[in-house]
Amino acid sequence: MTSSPQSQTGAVTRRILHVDMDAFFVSVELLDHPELRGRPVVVGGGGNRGVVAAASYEARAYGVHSAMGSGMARRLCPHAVFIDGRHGRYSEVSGEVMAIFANFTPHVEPLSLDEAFCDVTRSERALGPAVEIAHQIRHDVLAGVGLTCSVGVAPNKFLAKLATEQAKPKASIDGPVFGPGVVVVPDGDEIEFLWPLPVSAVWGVGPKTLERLGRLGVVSVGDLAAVPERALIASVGSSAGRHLHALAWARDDRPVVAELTPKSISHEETFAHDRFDVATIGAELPRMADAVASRLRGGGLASRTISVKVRFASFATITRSITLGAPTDDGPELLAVARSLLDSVDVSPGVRLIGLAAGNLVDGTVRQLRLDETDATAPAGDRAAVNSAIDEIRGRFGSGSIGPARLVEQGSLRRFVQGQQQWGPTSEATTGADRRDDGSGR
DNA sequence: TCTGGGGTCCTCCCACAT
DNA sequence: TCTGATGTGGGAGGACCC
Repeated sequence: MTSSPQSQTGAVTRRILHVDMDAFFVSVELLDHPELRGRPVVVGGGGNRGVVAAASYEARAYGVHSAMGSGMARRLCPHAVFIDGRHGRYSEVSGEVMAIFANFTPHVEPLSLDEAFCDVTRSERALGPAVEIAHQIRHDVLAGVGLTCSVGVAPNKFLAKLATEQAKPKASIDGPVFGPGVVVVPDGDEIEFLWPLPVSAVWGVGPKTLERLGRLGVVSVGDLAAVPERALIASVGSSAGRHLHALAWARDDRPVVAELTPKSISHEETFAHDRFDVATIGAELPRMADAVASRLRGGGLASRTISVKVRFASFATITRSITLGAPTDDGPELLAVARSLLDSVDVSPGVRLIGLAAGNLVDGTVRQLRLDETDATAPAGDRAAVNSAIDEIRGRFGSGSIGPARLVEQGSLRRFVQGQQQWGPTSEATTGADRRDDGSGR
């Protein structure tokens, strides 16, 4: 029998829960539209270039899955109900769910809106074994929010996440087949649990890595464990090689970190139709710069490195970035930098996506004065005051209540409104050259 | 199939300073 | 003064995740 990797080290065996909401976006929609229960429902997939954000188990039975192109999804399941995503609503429900997790442990690390790791190692004494905590979390989420979730319980994050996969419902043509809801990887059984799984189940193994590992004859996690670490490093690089080797032996000592500060903030959009000149492509930048700047200030952050991303019609993608002397959280400054970066790109082949990212983030509440503003008694700049006023107005009246004048002229200001987040392009209607209805022409 | 949006992390290359 | 080794930061792209 294989002994627990943790027990081998003599360290306290951790109890990590991975909680994943079942078909979260769709479940929230069904919560608000119970008349759709039992029908194939797809969130996202609107517009001619959209993709599916989530599919109900009834839709999944037809082969529809997240990240699938909208055209394909409609062909596979033409009678499905397609719903535009409401990011604001999902965030709201996510907050309620995370608050429930926090009743069981302060160590909650959200991975996304619909899943989180919870370290309950120190909660067991007061609340009982981890498996009981897992069942109680499922009960409380259902009772409090009306949604179901699945939970994996294991000594580390990696195994807990894999366990959750086995706990989840599966799709069938007759509707969802409910899983066990909670799956535990018992202490000492990690290897038996892990090695039969396909190597694609390992975190960090995507299509490219899978292909490389395939050349080494690796099919299962057990095969991966049998490959010497040096050979893995030669195949996939030093960091990934070491990482994969450790995971294959069920070793994962990454802690559950409750407070994660963002490393970058970005905004990108795909055009409904390719654009061929800098003017029409750059027309989106004021709105994007304002959105990114607003989020920076909302998080008390400022950025030193500004990047523009351009995806061409061929799907080839380039980025152009520049690191500033002083960090900024100012929309007009972001815009000016983004414009100059975009100007350096030949867009004549046709552009389908434009993105703006702010990286190299620092504390935005402490501002480094520039040499041209050394009067310490003066206000910290007119623009800072304007930004502060903008943020205050948005806080009181909503994110669509104020914005650059040119966006009002374009009619695109309303896209700031929370809850209007789309997956993929809505339509050309969303910009100056576009249609001006609400995009709900379903 | 015709491929979103928002992220993180890694690798490679290059320029520059020591 | 020149050259090579080394470290570091920036820029770009790739892979992956949800």
